[in-house]
Amino acid sequence: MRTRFAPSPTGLLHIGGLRTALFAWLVAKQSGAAFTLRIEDTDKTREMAGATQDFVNTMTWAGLTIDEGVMLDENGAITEKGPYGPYHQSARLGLYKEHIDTLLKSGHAYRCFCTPERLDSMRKDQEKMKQPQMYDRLCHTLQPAEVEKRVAAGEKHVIRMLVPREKVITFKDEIYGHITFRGHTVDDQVLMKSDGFPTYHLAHVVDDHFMKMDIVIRGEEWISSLPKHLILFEMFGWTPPKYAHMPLLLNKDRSKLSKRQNDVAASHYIEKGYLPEAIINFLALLGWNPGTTQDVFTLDELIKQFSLERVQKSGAIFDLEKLEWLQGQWMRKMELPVFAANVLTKIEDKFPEAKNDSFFLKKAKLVQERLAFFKDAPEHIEFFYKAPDVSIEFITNEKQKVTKDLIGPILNLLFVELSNLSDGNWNYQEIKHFVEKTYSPNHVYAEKLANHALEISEGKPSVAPEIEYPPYTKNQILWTLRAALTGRKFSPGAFEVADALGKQETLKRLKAVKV
RNA sequence: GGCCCCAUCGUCUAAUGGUUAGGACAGCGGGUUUUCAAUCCGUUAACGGGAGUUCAAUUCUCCCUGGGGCUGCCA
Repeated sequence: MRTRFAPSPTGLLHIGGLRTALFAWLVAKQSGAAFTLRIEDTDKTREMAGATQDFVNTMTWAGLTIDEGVMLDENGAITEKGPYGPYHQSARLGLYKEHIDTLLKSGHAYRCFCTPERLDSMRKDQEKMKQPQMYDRLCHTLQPAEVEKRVAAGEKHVIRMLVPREKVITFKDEIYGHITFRGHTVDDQVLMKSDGFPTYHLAHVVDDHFMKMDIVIRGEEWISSLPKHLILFEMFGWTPPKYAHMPLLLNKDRSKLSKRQNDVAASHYIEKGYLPEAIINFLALLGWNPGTTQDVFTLDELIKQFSLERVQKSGAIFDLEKLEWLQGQWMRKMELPVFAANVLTKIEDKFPEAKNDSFFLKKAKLVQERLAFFKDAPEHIEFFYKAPDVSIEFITNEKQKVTKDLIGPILNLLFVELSNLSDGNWNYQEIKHFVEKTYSPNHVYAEKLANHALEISEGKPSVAPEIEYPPYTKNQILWTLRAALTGRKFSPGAFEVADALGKQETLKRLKAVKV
């Protein structure tokens, strides 16, 4: 199914536009067809510089590869390629002119000289009289000779389509199903503006015909213009494509998603640090579901499972809560080396030593399950590279029952125990084992008991060990250790940190606490 | 005003002419745990209203209500 995404370069790529692009891209990829990007730059007054670049950049970021039309060249500059170009509508003016002439000749369109002022007052009158607001066809009554005269005189005018009023238009939308419109409720739409540019309606029909699109996927706001498009296809004698109108993305109050109430630029979310995987996953689930309980999807899985039949008819409120969760899922799903490389780019300026740190992967791993955005990496990683300034007040903790007077002795005890652990054995398990000796009555007692049992089995006379209770609890020891090593209220666990820090640095930090 | 569309937990949604109306996020409670996070378990919460069809309607039909889109020489 050949399809396309055809935004107008009037602003940054809208998040809803990205969703439409995603769904269209999925449909194209499912059938192995080319996905086209076409730029609808027919309104010169609203054009924004850089918009097209933003479209292409954002789609590339999201993984929506463009096969045809407007895309990036090897140097990252805008270019276009494909058999049905040009792909900027502003470069297709001749084609539109040619086809509007066809309609003029066949009587399916007529010139209209009405001024904006007249149209405005006409509409106001209609409103007052509670009439439908439609063009009254004043100019359709003009004699051919007069029309010719006024055109020859260079009088400004537009060209309107002559909608067959008696016609009943029924069509099947791929998402909404059958919809019927009556011709008399369809306005004589302007097809060609007085500046010689086509309106969306003409350009859409001509382009999607000549670009051989099998299906048009666009927002639901277009559904009421569809009769016009279908009539145009018929006037030209062309077979229309299939249509799939996407339910809208909504503000909290259920109105159409707007700038006023939300950040609608896709690039905003890129800047915030969302992963393309999370955004794609989130957008896919807004209006579509797989029919299973799966909720985390890669782009490849979406290609396999997506179908327009499972797209919702009602609009979906753009609520970021689930995006936050998906972001976390995708951050943690990332391969450790890839994750670490991303973290490194955020911290290498501040901590150049991280680049040559053989324990960097270990540190990154500790951060992975608690990092939501890479831009927050520095604060999560900082204490590894910058020895904290830890005071006794900081370590003191009521809940863990760590009182001021205990801290000095505990630190000394830890220092002594850990000093006994050799460099070669400095790893999580051994550290844990050594630290446990300082607080675990069970552990110490169990060892003695084992000894005792061994001696008995060997027939040696032996005295049963007495139960000993070390003076500190596990909480007191571990809180103190972790606080001393990190200088932070929250951090990865004490053993993990000691492991990632290495023996030398760990002992140094234990000594450095200002007791 | 006219035309068109839509309607299940707070949100995204599933399913069905007969179900304890399911899942996910959020919320709440708990487990795990040295803190935080992560994770696990449990739990609160929905068929907008009224007729009709039917033995039976959340499901089908109609009406109402509510919401939305369009109604530009914008797209």
